Amino acid sequence: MSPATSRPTAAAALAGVLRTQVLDGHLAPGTPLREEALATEHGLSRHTVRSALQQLAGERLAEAAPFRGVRVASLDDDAVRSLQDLRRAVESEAVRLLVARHGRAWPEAVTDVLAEHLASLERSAGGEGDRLAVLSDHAAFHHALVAAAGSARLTEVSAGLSAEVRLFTAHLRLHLEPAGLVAEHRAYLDDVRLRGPAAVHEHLAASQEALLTGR
Amino acid sequence: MSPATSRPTAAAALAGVLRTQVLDGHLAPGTPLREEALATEHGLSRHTVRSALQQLAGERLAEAAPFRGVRVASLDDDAVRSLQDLRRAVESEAVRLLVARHGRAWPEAVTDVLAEHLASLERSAGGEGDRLAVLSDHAAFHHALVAAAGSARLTEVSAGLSAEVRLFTAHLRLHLEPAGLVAEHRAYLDDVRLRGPAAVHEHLAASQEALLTGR
DNA sequence: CGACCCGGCATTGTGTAACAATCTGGCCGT
DNA sequence: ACGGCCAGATTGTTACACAATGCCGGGTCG
Repeated sequence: MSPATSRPTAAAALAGVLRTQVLDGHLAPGTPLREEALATEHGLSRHTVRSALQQLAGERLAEAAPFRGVRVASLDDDAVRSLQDLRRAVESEAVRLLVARHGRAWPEAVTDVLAEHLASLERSAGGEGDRLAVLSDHAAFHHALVAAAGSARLTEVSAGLSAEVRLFTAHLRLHLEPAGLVAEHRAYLDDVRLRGPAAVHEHLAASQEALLTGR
Repeated sequence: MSPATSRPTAAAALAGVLRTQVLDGHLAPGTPLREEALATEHGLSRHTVRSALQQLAGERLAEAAPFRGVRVASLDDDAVRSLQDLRRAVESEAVRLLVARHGRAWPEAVTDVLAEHLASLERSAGGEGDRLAVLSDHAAFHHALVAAAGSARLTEVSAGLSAEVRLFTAHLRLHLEPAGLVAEHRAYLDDVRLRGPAAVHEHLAASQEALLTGR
């Protein structure tokens, strides 16, 4: 999903740039995405803009209401809890599959990718305060963990959930502490291999606490 | 989602009728949904038809490929396995929540709805061979089980999954035995209260077997 | 003073017509 | 038989127009 532009169709390309804008926190939750404005701004017709917005809404990065337009998605407390329910379902099932398949000794191919994600997260956390990179790496780590289970549908849902988390965390009032985040996830990766789904439950419970209090 | 028509917008209404057509098996998987044809058939413009098709594709009841149009969704063996992974994730987490909250004695409000779904399933199975009603009731039962957990996102994903299962089962070569289906799900409801997620695993494993061999 | 109604403006939903971009299937020559 | 190529079919996109709905403010009435 990296190249936000240069997609086969103009609508998909626009969806790409809007997606990165949203995920980078350049648009606050609740911000209306006006068709006319986007059309003139990007030199497209309203129809293509509408198509792109419908895509975004489908990914839950925006909310569409009939005759009231599309806005950047925003989550209230209940939505966050419910989101965490789904994250728990997906991630714990992925981990369960991994443990069922490999026991505690996961293949190097798997642990290497995950370790690389952690390293990248640590670099971002260590560098000058690039909060966005930290959040992106954090989301990518969780997504990679699920992807390691090798189930296309689990992976796809996880991609969407990671994006939602990234969007939400980008607008937290109390920012997550990068150093703490790195430490937690290093421990998490070890823990999850040893204890499986139970570790997922604990991690996401702590995560939920942080998300709800820091908003 | 019952009233397929009479939605605020024409696009949503068309999406509704297409959805019921697809779910009732009136359109074989792989069938192309041509914009022009649908436009003239329903007296709409191509734009609104496109919007409706994009909705359907978002629900995974259809597949869209750039410049190649939208077709009724079809699942190969890998897609079925992957779909079952996700069903397992969602349904077992829902059951885990239910058991964590209520133990083995679920509230009457919950057991009543589920029992009513089973009763409806049994009626459909007992009646003259209305295969579609059986499949619809079957999907509705699983959806209701997840919905009982009270998590909006789990419920929503489950709705989509149930629809996909309904679509897939509608086109099975070897049809599911209605009587067996009823018995299995009666036992399942009891089992899931006693043993929780483990019962979900077993049920969906058996289900997967049936789906893969019966296609 | 507040609640309500009403009207105008902004915005979205839909239609028509046309053209460009891409895919598809069949014909052709080698 | 094989690949290339052309013509038709289909989708992607645009421009313009109008209808339908939501939003916001002023005015009126209690």
